[in-house]
Amino acid sequence: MSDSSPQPLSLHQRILNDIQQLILTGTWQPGHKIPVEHELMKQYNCSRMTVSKVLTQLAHARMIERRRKSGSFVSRPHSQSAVLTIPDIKTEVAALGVPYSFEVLHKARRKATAEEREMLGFERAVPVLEIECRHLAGERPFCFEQRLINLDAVPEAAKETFEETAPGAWLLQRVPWTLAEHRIRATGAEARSAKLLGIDRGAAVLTIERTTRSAQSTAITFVRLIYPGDQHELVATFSPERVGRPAQ
Amino acid sequence: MSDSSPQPLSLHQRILNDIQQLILTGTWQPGHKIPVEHELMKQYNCSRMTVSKVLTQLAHARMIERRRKSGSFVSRPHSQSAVLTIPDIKTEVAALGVPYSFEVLHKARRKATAEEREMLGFERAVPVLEIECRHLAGERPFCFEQRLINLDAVPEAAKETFEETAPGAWLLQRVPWTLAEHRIRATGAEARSAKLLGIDRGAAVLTIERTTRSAQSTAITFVRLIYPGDQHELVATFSPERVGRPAQ
DNA sequence: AAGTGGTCTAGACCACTTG
DNA sequence: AAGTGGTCTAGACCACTTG
Repeated sequence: MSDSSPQPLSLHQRILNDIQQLILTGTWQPGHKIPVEHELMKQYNCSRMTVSKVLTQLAHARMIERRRKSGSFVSRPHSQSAVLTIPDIKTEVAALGVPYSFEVLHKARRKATAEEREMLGFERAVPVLEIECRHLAGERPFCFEQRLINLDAVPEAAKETFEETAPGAWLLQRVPWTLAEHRIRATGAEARSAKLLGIDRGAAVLTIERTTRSAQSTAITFVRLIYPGDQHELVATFSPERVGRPAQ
Repeated sequence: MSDSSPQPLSLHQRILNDIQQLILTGTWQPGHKIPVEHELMKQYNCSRMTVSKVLTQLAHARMIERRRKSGSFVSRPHSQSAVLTIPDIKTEVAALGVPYSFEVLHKARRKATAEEREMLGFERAVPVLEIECRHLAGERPFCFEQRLINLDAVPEAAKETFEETAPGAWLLQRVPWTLAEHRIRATGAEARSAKLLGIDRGAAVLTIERTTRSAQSTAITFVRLIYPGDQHELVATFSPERVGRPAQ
């Protein structure tokens, strides 16, 4: 529970910590009425803005529910949810303490198929760049990447060799601040994936598919990342304690 | 981009939306200097508290970085990350529009093994309740659940039959506000899972393991959820647009 | 009618950091 | 020394909701 940072906590941080502690330890059960703002003002000898800031943050984090005229109440915890961060591949490999490398296996320019048009929401058969890559952790195949890039959205990609920078990282530099939808599932490796990952055909692989869109909701890229199932693990931590902590 | 809610946006919401829009569309690229607070005050004819609130929120969401004396700047986007919500099983099945049911296959009280003690951080061989359940979507096996409950932390579990409520939901009612760590991977189904899920041995299954701890960091429960790989999909959306929206 | 939260103002003092 | 952000105050007006 102690904080390694030397600086004293601000007043609203202290109030936030106090209330969170009471909720997380179960001292204040779901449904418990939080003292009204005026009581908290007296208790902490502070202004209303300060307690309001705290309660607003807790409400955003869904730990409390606020109702006019009635007051604020500890929420019923929403079901077992997780906040999962999927890091980029280079970061994942680096975390293993193994040298990272990648190779481009295939690169071709073509028109989007009908299926792709539907999946990515293209109005017409836009030109796309199809790329296949293999990412390696040391000598070992780490991930097989199949990617489609919308060349209408990112025409520079057509001339890029992707020798220096893998397509994912390259795109992130050029088209920042996209929205993404992920789909994660387990499948049996088909022939090509199995061969490239050095595993048996039909062996379990973890498949992550991501469609990335710009703020205007144009599909920028679709990528399928295929990981050998027994070597890869997504880890997610759900901790309500993070609420309102400054992002660093 | 339009909002279906009829009420007009508050001033700070409008400012937040404006700045986010500029960042998400790439009009303000990473590194771009945000107008200083006094400029924004003039621009929106508002007080410093109001603009400060907006910039603080954006900084918490890591869309901007604030530096004293220098100003605030659009962040370099962090790598392709996702916010993933894993719903509870009943909710998942309900979303399919199929009747949900579950059955308890096995229930036994015993002492934690050395391996379990290490995994869950028990100091000694605490008494645990071992439970196996099968969750069904209609007639079809949906998920096989293997669970361990720490009876030192939740002694009432020993007497519970889990006929009405599945163990996960039952625990959530009794021990709210836990912290959880998830591990997600693809594996080949071993004999028992395969049989219970009605799939071939070795077929790909999606395995989610979760260790749940109380605020005092005592392990409450460990659960392994095994889903037929081809029938289950985790979906995660990462959208910076959600920043600061009231939680509803 | 009254309690409670939602939002905003105008100002203050300070800390940090660059030059 | 000066610019910028970090935090806080005291007060205001209003909206919503319960009784």
